[in-house]
Amino acid sequence: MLTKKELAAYCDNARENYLPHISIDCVVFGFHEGQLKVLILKMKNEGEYYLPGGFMLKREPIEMAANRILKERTGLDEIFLQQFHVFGDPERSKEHFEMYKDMLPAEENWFTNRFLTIGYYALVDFCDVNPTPDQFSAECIWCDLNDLPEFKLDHALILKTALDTLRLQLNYQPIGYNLMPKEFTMPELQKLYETILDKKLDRRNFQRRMLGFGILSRLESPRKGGAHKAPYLYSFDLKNYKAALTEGFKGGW
Amino acid sequence: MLTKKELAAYCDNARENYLPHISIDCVVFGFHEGQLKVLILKMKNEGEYYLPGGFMLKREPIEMAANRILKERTGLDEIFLQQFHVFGDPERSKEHFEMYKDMLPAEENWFTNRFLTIGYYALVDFCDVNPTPDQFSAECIWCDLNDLPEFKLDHALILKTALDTLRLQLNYQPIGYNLMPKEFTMPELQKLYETILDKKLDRRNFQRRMLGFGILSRLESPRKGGAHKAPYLYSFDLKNYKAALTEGFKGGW
DNA sequence: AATCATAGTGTATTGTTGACACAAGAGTAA
DNA sequence: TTACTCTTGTGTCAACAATACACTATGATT
Repeated sequence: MLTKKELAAYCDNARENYLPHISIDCVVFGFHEGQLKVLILKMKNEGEYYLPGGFMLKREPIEMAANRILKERTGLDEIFLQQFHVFGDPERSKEHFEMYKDMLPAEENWFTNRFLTIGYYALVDFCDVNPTPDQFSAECIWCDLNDLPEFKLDHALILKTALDTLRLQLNYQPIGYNLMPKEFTMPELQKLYETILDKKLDRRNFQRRMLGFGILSRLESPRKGGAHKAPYLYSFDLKNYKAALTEGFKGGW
Repeated sequence: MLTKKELAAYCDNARENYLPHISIDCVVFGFHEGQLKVLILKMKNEGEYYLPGGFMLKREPIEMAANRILKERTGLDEIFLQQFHVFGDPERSKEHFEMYKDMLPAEENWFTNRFLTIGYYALVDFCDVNPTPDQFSAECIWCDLNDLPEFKLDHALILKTALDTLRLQLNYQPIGYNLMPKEFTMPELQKLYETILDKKLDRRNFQRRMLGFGILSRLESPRKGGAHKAPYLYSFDLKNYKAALTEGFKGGW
């Protein structure tokens, strides 16, 4: 929680630079050690958790704002970002309203305004991310999808909607380029799919189908040093991958 | 175009009642005589065309605002509505900015603000609609998708994005309940799909697949009076239809 | 050398999709 | 009445995709 003075300064700055009534919230997915992770912020106030988010500069394109916000939290540029929904329930920031309403008069109080928030989800390579808290938060951390805290505001809904969208997208678009390291094995990629879908898949059928999409290149040398048979390494064929992204996989009419 | 006085009155009212910087634009699809139609507004200014749209009351849920706007244009309540994208290019209302900037000083001038617009598409039964122009428009008319005028602002992009979304949706959701009359024949439904997809489909395969979804009920009596073999009538099985809406059709993992 | 865990590959079965042909009903014109 | 035409209803076959499942290969461990 900010002091009154800090709050006033923040609000002055916000009113000066940001579009009112509009915010952006981001669901950043990463994949590590066979687990799907989400980047979350733990506030300085004990036990308060949010998704990373922020506001849009007055003349800034939406996607650029989302990129800027994510760069601040992750250190990454050029993130795979997908707008997926606008959340605009008039009551969605009630908690903020209660929390901040006594600290500043309503006209000056940025946080007692109504906000529509534009939801983006991002897919990133876990290892590239350098989680960085913002001014309100004590920590920015990766959180396992199976071990989520209770979120403030409607951020649980935002996360769920993002995940649903991601799962749907899996059916007609390639995925993984942004979540896997450059080189990976087929079992690793399968694990990603299984994790997103929360469902076991058949090894052989997965491989056949995946290869059928024609977006993978098998590399020369298998991975060494493992305790078992050395698996082949693959990388995405970026040309075909991008084509599949825009054209989508089959399915349908 | 409004007079300066009318504009000032409109802006005063807008500032008083609406959330600034946010608008809603709607792509209303209807189906009539084998053609997919879109509801458009023809302005009083010669040759200016827009999609129906409006603003959001300060404490109004987004979807309610979209419903309200559409009720004013169509007379319909309880429309099938789907939010599909937010358009927020800072330059998107440049034309409005040019058009209105000399009429009122910027602080009072609602239309020279930047607006993000939330795109909704709607599917409606053509015959139920009573197209009604708004205060800025001379006519509200159904326009054939193959015969679209040049739109102002980014409304051509909004329409295209809506159509792309609709086509995508066709692959994993049922559609038609909101576009067809209560009772219809299989060839009529097929025509709807063909029109949306802009592609011929095989009669027999279409029927097999459609029935396979289990969302149709065949009615007792075939349609009479036609000049040929009387086709069966179908209606949607609303229970299964709704289930399919939320769960989606198969396809995928 | 035997064992274990994991990786690579093939095949038989079943289900789905796409292409296609013929029969049936209803009006029309000789 | 009959032949014709238009449209609808239905069935089948072949190609392809998805599923289930089993064996072989490799490298580390004992």
